[in-house]
Formats: sequence, C-alpha cells, structure tokens
Amino acid sequence: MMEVPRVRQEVFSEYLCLPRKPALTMRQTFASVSSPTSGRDGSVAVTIRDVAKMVGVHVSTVSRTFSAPHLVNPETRTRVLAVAEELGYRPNRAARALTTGRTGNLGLIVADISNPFFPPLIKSAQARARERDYHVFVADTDEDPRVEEELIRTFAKQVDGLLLCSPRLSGRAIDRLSVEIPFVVVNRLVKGLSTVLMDVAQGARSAVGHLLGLGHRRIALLTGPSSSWNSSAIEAAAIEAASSGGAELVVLGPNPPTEQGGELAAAEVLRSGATGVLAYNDLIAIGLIEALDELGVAVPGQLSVVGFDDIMPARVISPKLTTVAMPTATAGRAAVDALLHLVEAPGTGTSRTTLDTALVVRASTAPAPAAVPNPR
Amino acid sequence: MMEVPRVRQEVFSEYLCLPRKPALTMRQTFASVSSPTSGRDGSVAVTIRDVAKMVGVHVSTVSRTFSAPHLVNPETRTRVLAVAEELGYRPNRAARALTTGRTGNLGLIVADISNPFFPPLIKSAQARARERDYHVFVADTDEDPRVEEELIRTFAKQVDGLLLCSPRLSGRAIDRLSVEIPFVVVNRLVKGLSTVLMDVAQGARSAVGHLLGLGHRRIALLTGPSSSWNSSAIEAAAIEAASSGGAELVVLGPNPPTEQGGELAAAEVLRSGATGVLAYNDLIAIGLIEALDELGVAVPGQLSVVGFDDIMPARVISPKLTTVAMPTATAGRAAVDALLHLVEAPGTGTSRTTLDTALVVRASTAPAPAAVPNPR
DNA sequence: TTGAAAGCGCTAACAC
DNA sequence: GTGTTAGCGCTTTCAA
Repeated sequence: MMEVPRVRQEVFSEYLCLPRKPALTMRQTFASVSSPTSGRDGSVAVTIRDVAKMVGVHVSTVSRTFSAPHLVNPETRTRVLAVAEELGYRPNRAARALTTGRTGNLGLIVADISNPFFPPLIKSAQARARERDYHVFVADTDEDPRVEEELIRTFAKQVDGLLLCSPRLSGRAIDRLSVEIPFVVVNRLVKGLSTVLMDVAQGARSAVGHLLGLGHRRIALLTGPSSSWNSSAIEAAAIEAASSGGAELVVLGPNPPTEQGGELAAAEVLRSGATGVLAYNDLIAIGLIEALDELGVAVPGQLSVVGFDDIMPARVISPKLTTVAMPTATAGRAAVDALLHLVEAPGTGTSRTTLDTALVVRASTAPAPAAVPNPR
Repeated sequence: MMEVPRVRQEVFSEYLCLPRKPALTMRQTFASVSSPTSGRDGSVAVTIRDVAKMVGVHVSTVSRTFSAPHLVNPETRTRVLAVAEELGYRPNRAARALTTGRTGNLGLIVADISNPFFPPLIKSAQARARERDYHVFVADTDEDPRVEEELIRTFAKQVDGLLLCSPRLSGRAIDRLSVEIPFVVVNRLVKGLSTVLMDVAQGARSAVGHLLGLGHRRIALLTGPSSSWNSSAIEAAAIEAASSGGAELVVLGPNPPTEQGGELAAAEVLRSGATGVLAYNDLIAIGLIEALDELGVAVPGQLSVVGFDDIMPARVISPKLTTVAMPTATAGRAAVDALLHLVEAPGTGTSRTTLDTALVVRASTAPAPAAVPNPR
C-alpha cells in the first residue's frame, strides 16, 4: 500500500457562526410538562413521550404500536404511526435493549478485513441479516488474539450474537467467552458450539490429487497460522492424500496468511525440492508466484502452485491460479441463520454446517518437470 | 465468486442436555434483596449493583470508579476494582449510553466492502479509533442509496458519529441526515460538513499528463457511478488536462465501479478510437484489461490503460497496472480524527482535509502506437 | 384495548 | 469522598 504523507488541512471556523442543526419545528397538543430533550449535539430528540403527548395516548400505547402492533386498536395505531412519521420518531434501540435485552444487532469478527477472502462472507451475512431485520457490525482483529478477545467482550453487551470468523483464539478461550454471548464459529470446529465449516479437507485432497495426477511426487505444503483450524485440517488431509498416493509431502510453515508470507517462503520452497506447492491460501500462493517470478523460476513450468479461497486476484494473476474455491457467500448466510437460531430459540441445540469446496483448475499447475527446479 | 451449493447440515440435539452456560459462582456479603438478574441466555449478568453490595458501598461509588476514578478514594477504588474483577463485571455500554448520550462507538459506512479500495481505510480507521478508545462498526450499502440512508438512520442512535465513505446519497439527503448525527464524509465534498478528500483531480492530471507524454492524442475516460463525487472530479480535471495538452478526451460512462463494468466497456473503448484509457478505478481498469486480452488487443502495445486506487490486484495483473495511488490508510486515520473532533468538541467548526495522490507507473502504459487499434 | 407503574443498568447533580 | 435521588427511553406486567 503506497502512502502519500503530505496533507493539507484547513479548519473552517466560519462555520462556527452557522447553526449546523436547525431546530425541528414541533407542535405539542398538550401542556408541555417537559420539553423534548435536547441531544448531545443540540438536535432535538423525539421520544416516545413526545409522540404519546401529541396523539393523546399513554406512552405504553405508542410503545405497543411499535413492538406489538396487534395489541393496539387499528385506528389508534394509524394515528400513532402518522404522528410518529410527522415528528420523525424512531425508537431508541439502546433504550429498548436495556429493557428487552435484545439489540437487533449481530457482531461479525474477522481476522483481517483486507484479506479478500472475507468481504464476500461479510456481504452475504449482512444481506441475510437485513432480511431478518437485524444489523451486522463488523470488526477486524488484525490477526491478534488479544484484540479478538477484547472485541468479543466489547461486542458482548451491544449485540445479540456474534459470528466469529476464522478465530485465532484458543479453544479454551472461546469456550470461556461463549458463556457471555451466543456465537457461531466459522472456519473452526469447536465442540459444543454452532459451527459453519468449509470442507477444506476435501479441497486439500482434490488439490493433492490434481498434483499427483500431473506426476508430482514431491509436494510442499505452505501452512497458515498455527492457530488456524483450517490450516491444520488442510495439513492432515494433504499428508494423508499424498502418502496414500505414494508421494512425499513437505510441510513448510507456519506462514503469515499474506502475500508477504508467500514471498518469504519462496526460498524454502525451492530448497525443498518440491515440484508442486499447495498453499494455505491464495494470498500466500500469489506472494510465492511473485517471488518465484523475480527469481526466474517458471510457474507452472518448473513449479506448480495451488492456492485456497479463489479470491479475485487469483483469477487475474499470471499465470491464473489453480485454487480451491470456498463457498464464502453461502457460509455467511448459513452462519447468520445458525446464529439467529441460537438467539431466537436459545437452548434448542447447536448446529454444524459443512459446505463443499471445489478445485478450480487454471494455469498455475502443469505436469511435473523431468528434473527438480534449479535450487539457486 | 464460485459458489458451491451442496450443504450438509446436522443439528446436534444432544447438546440440549448439556448446561451450555455454567452458572457463575457468586458470593454476596449483604442480604441479597435482589438476586443477580438473569440474562436472555440464562447466564448471570453482573451489574454495578452486585459489585456495590459486595464491596459495601453505594452504586454511585462503583459508577465513579469507572467513569471518574479521580473522584474516588484510592483505597475504595482498589477494593471496587478487585471485586469487579472477581465478579467479572463489565459496564453495560447500552445503559451508559442511555444516560450519557455517548456510546463510545463510531459507525463506518462504505459503498462496497468487497472493493479492495476500502479495507485499508477501514483497518486504519479502526486502529485509530481504538487508540482513542472508540470502537468502529462497519456496514456496507451495496452501492444502494436507500440502504445507505437506512443504515445511517439505524446507526444514528447507536454510535456517536459516522464516517460516510464514498456516499452515493444526494447532497440534499446528506444535509438532511446530518442533523441527526455528526458525520465526516470521505471522498466527497459537501459544504458545511467535515470532509476528507483524496486529491483525485491532481491524480487525473498526472495520469493524463503521463499519457500525453507517451504521445497519446485520443484518450478515453471510463467514468464511475454518476453519484460518485470523485468521478466528477476526475472527469473535470481530465478534460481540462487533455484539452490544455491538445488532446481529445472521450468520456465513456457511467460504469459500475467493478470488474464487470470494465469488461462491458471494452467494446466501446475500442470503438472510440482512443489509444489511452483512464479508468475511474482499478477494478474497471482490470476488467477492461481482461476483456481486451480476450479480444486479442495488446495492452500496452495497442492500448495503454491507467487506473485509480492502486489496489493489490493492480500489482498482480499482467501487465502490471499503471495507476493513481490513493492514501486510503491515511484517509481512515484523518477521518476518525476529524470525526472525534466533531464528537468531542461539537460546534467548534468543521474541517476539510485533502490528501495527495501519486501516479505509480507500471507496465500497462507505453508510447502510443502509430495507428489506432483495430476496431474489430 | 388502554393506562399506571415499575424498572432495565447506569450517570449526574446535589447533599451530607 | 460518598450517599441520595432522579431520571435516560423504553418495555412489560397488572389493572381497569
């Protein structure tokens, strides 16, 4: 990321003179015992009380109009709604949360928003939640377990449930935190909790099978963070698939799940003498390909590379990356559904969802070369 | 995005038997007039009252320990803190918000999380906010102005301020909404509101200048959404720069700010007879390059392409993309600072920050060919 | 169907 | 320095 530090900043104090928040005109039918409360910014906050007064009903009637409309006379309801509309009344969710214990919000915590793997998941989760009248707040942990724990704690009181995507926390920590708020874990199996998994083991088997089919007999696996459950699952499946196919699997890692992680691993990959590489994710695969390019090693001529995720740059890089596609959008929806089940019908059991993955063969894999690539 | 629809789902009802939330052991020193309230999920919610009782002080003392520690006797404070720790007490932010009018949260609304342009901005905003003891909640509008407005409204009561990134709302709508909550607008100039801009006009001039220097005399501009302020700014600057350089600028658009937008525009670009193209963003530029590749048009041999943003895939695509780098991370920090100024010192004036952009020349631009590219 | 009243967890004057 | 008291805006019994 190129950053340009020069900054021009001007502060316009002339705006000091302008009343930024024009007062809202309000008519009140009844004697105004209390004037509408004024918010922190000087704007007028319309409360349930203002509406009640104006309509000439009790606050509880107004409340019901919004939280249990069927319990209120259609005519009254109409009047309340009209006045509410006119006044621009919107229920204060924080206040509602205080009494009901429900906020109508869900939290979504991801390891790294800038990993293109996550955005489709985030989008689909938000869309599904909106359909079910919830909002999703997203936060990023920077791959730091401590930030992750702090975020969970902060979210705990402000959302009804939490989606934990690719958590880096220990299983123990997750168990401990799970008593504070219901949550669904994505990309990690935690006993006793609802989970949404993508079948990376199957993906790893396909990928290794693909390389075996191309004649590769020595395959390097670039693992991800040691705290990544998916990484372990991939490793186990890849080892199994390689050995049952009569090939050697060299495990190299852990690596940061980033382009840089792939770049840094390039030398070791070459040293390993492998002719095929399976990377924990596309970012690593892409970094590796770039580094190999610099080193003058031909992909797939000398070395075949397979990634995981099928992020956009994987289709764009040259050679186009062979990779295991992950059903991220489906996972986002499934995770929201699982979470809302937990939230709306607590105690009725946890669920486990496993989504299939699929190998997408592109141009970064080819038959193994006769000789191993030049290690220098 | 490849989606795999097959799903295996199992519900584990045996967990029904397990007490998912072990009751927290609590000792209470005083007669327990009220037992600790039980949360929606059956877990024990520790409130300020429980702590007060256990320490043997009034709730307000406990409250002060957290919100104004200097006003409380160090010894008392220590005891309160110890008990709070022991009980696992954490202040309920929703309740605090109700009295103070402050939530400690900021909202960040972006047009499209899956556009790689945004994540660095989001990350830096979150980091800066965390430094200043705020949390950032992110939401995505799907480029839909109605969703944007709804999100602003929802956020309004739950955050202290809002960062609007690349809003698609009309200026009028923004003005109207700005009375409900303080906000800072990024990538758009709105009079009377605090803004953080990236100097895209300067970027456009550099880009056009670069193409002119390579001998291009007919340049196509692929604009973005018509509601994008940046797009208009780029257009104006590009037109000016081209005409003052004695070249023709063909404006083609509006285009969706996506890869597909670029793909769809390819035919028109070829028809325009331009030898150089400036795209509203890298996604469009990348889509265009891919489509041109399919059509057998050489980039940069027959057509030079320049993008905006410098997202990761721009460095990865072949040919590597010449593009205008945007200071997204700096913008995120600056926007948070501007917003917190508004939030913490309301009425002290709005600010405008303009950040410089920089042309990064890579391999997608070259001297103009002698003849125009074959239009068929 | 509606009103009255209590209270969610916390803060903020104001007393003491 | 600490206790008292009165709410913040809303929901939710319970009566009427």
